[in-house]
Amino acid sequence: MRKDITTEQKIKDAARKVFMTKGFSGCTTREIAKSVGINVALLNYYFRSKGKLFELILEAALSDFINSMVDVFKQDLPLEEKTRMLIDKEFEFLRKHPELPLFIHAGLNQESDSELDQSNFLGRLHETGIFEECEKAQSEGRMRKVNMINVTLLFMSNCHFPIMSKKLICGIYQIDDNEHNARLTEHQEIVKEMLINYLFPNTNKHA
Amino acid sequence: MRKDITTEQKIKDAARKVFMTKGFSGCTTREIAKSVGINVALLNYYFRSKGKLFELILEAALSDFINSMVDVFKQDLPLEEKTRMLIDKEFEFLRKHPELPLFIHAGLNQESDSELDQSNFLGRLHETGIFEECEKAQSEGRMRKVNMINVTLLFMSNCHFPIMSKKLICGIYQIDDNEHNARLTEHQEIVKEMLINYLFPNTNKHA
DNA sequence: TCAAAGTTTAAACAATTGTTTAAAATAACT
DNA sequence: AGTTATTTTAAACAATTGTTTAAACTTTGA
Repeated sequence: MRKDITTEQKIKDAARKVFMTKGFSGCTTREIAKSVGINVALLNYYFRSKGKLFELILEAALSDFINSMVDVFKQDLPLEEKTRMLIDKEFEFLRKHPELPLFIHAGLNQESDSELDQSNFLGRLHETGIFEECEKAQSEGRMRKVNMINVTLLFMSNCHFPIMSKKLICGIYQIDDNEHNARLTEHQEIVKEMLINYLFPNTNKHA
Repeated sequence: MRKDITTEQKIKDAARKVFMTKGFSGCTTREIAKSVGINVALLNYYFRSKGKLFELILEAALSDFINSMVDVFKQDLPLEEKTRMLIDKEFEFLRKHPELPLFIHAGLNQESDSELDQSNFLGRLHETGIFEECEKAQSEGRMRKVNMINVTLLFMSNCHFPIMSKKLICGIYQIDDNEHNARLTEHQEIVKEMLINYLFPNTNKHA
């Protein structure tokens, strides 16, 4: 092992970066190869095709996605604290990888058959016990009785959309990166308060 | 005028449909031409290039987007009623055109220079007087003091994301279209109550 | 050291891409 | 009518696409 980073991994890294910013059909295999500094044929040597490579990257992105959620759910904290932490972690994670949400949604639409269940995301979420925890809180009246899918939608909507809508928001309101960052920082607190207030209405008197 | 629908319009319609589902680089000019039933060259005869045609479609999509908001803002109703109506109209509109949000965000990322200000969306929003209306409500304590960009983010996040995340949600939770539709219908009410409660905390005692 | 296996390359492949050209078909006008 | 302008087409253009082939280079192991 002369090199610490194998060629296969270097290709993956480059492919991830290129696919993220340009999408599957928005880039070429030669573009990826060039950014690694290798021949195009090596791409098909390690991964069978452009499509296979893309699927790999997409799956990894989805995994990163769920991992950051699972990590929080496993924490030994009261449900409301988990909620706060989930939002904080999500904003922190997404501000580091702002292309991720749009890439995933666009990528899922590109694939004809969404083989999303293979990664067993539902199973990994279940393992954390978060669903039972919410169910208990709901039956005890501590948490508002809302379907878990809708809860998921509330979280994702308010964490992911602000990140992925950067170009639209900056375009409409004619603001630059600095102002947008300031809005995001403020939004993180807004979302936390709003969601906590909505999901746990009794325990919380608008801080 | 023999034909009620001109060729130019037929191309636009077809291009819109194809671009929406497959994106700019995900489709070919021949694909668009074929779906209209015309020669490829006609595409460049009416519109100068694939890129120009795409820009046209994207701009129109953005316009539709803002229009549905502007319509509501112009209504002569109390602010909270406008809020409710905005959410209802937005859900209604987006469920009819579910590909729109993802298309816009992906499209804006594709274009190097986002010439979004040319359509003067900010100006059209200002003309409705909604900003002054909010400002007044905020100074009178009827509305929570939140930057208008953050208010916009709250609305868009909770209306657009649930629509555009269909594949992801259905994939994770292993639900079909029927169940997803049921979740959306419920979500519309959730979002309405949550946003109203958050933005107008005093006047509203969780319905 | 030498041959086998693994890695990388240059070159070629057939197919497809967006666009253009020049001719044909249709419409409009006088 | 006939002439001009507009609309539409078939064909070709050069460039680029993902992928493959066969040869070169490198590593490995005995």
